[in-house]
Amino acid sequence: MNGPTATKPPSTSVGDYLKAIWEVGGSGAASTTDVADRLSVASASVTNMFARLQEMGLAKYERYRGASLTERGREEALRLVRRHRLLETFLLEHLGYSWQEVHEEAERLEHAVSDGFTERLAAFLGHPDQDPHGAPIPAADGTLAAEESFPLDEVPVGDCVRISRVKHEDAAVLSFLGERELVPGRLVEVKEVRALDGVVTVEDEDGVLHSLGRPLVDLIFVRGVAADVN
Amino acid sequence: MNGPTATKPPSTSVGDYLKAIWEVGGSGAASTTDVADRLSVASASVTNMFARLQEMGLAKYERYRGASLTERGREEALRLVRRHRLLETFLLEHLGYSWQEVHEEAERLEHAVSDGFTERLAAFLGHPDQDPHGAPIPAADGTLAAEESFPLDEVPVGDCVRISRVKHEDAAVLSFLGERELVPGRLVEVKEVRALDGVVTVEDEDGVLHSLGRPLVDLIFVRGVAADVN
DNA sequence: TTTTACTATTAGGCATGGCTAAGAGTAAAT
DNA sequence: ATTTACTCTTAGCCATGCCTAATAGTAAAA
Ligand SMILES: [Mn+2]
Ligand SMILES: [Mn+2]
Ligand SMILES: [Mn+2]
Ligand SMILES: [Mn+2]
Repeated sequence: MNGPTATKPPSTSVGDYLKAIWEVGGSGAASTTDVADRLSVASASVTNMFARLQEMGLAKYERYRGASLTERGREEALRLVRRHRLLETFLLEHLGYSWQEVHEEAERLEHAVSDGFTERLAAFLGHPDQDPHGAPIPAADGTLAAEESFPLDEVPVGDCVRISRVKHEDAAVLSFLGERELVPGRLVEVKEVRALDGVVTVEDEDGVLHSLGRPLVDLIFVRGVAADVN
Repeated sequence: MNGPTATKPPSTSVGDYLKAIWEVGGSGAASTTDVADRLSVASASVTNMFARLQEMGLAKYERYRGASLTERGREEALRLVRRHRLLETFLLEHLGYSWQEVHEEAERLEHAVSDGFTERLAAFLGHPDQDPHGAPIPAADGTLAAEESFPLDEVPVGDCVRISRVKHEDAAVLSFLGERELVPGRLVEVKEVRALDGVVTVEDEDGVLHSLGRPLVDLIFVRGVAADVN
């Protein structure tokens, strides 16, 4: 089945660097410092890995300019992201994990499961297209649905929106939002966006008001809804 | 929760060596060569690891005499065996893996799952005490039920026995036995045990005869049953 | 244009876990 | 008691990834 280009899966480290470059770099290049911060490693380690990824054909690296993924690098990154998000879905929906516990476990398991496992798990889950945080799950062929959500602080006051995604990974943040049911799928009406300190106040479906500081607001993404639901 | 003796989980390599010593050594010591063969590594690598396991307090090692597990080493080994067997059960019963595919996947996953995952999976599976090959699953507290099965070739001719375990890991062997339904739980009557070449002939529940050469016979373990069922 | 403040790279180490080749130990056969 | 056939260890090497400390590059401010 594998021709002369038989490709062994990247190591845990290499995989996590690819994901970090993908997450941090957006369309352009990822800087040494940003990747170092995200992975909690020394920046010298990142410089070293950037050079190695270049040699492996997974990234393009220019000294002092950062690294960006090649097509192969992007494919590997998305394969891991697919696994990660499917695993989080499984842990939450079938093993009774809480919203804030799933990430750490998925971060390790994503490197240990095979393609076969991944696709059987996807079937077991009914081929979901979103994970528990509202993040889109890349398809098996590497396609990633474009996101049409936008940041909560860009919503005009008075508009009613549906929370579509909460950028996660911090357990304390997830606990806080989870307890208040500010989770994907929830409808909220934006009552105030205060320019001064960035605090956004929303009213949820039960009429409860929530005032959220900038660090929280930045994690919440929403989609417009046709009509006001309150 | 973790006192001053906070113990980090063993690496994949260390864990696999501990399992190998446990499997190969029985009650006594495991030899360099036996472990090397089982793990497909050079014997020099094993000598090196034996010394490291000794330093880590996981094994007792005497040069030229082999290694045996300490209490802590045995605990780590059994923790991995528990995970391995629970994972195989999950893969087979819920993800549609075949009998011969589960081992390889479990061999990797056993090192990536947490204790929390393991216990939630056990609950999800209904706390099974056997894996798909009939091997006993160690309890969460490290207890391992004594096996009361014995080798197929020790059965007196004419006796009816239940297959209780098939020592696995070779996909071709498992395919062969799986196709003939010579799997744990199956009843067979021993029709002939030929001393000359070790071939054993059994009749299964459907009256079909199977003649098995020594390499296969050695993998099959059975338990007595009260009465003849044919 | 020169400082200055970051940011990034280089240099040198360390731990883990593999390998091969060479030599030493063990134990059975002679 | 030797020889012989293995088995096991030692020595030396390599790749992967991480670290710190020192140095160099970049770009904004002065
Ligand atoms: Mn996550
Ligand atoms: Mn990861
Ligand atoms: Mn197995
Ligand atoms: Mn393993």
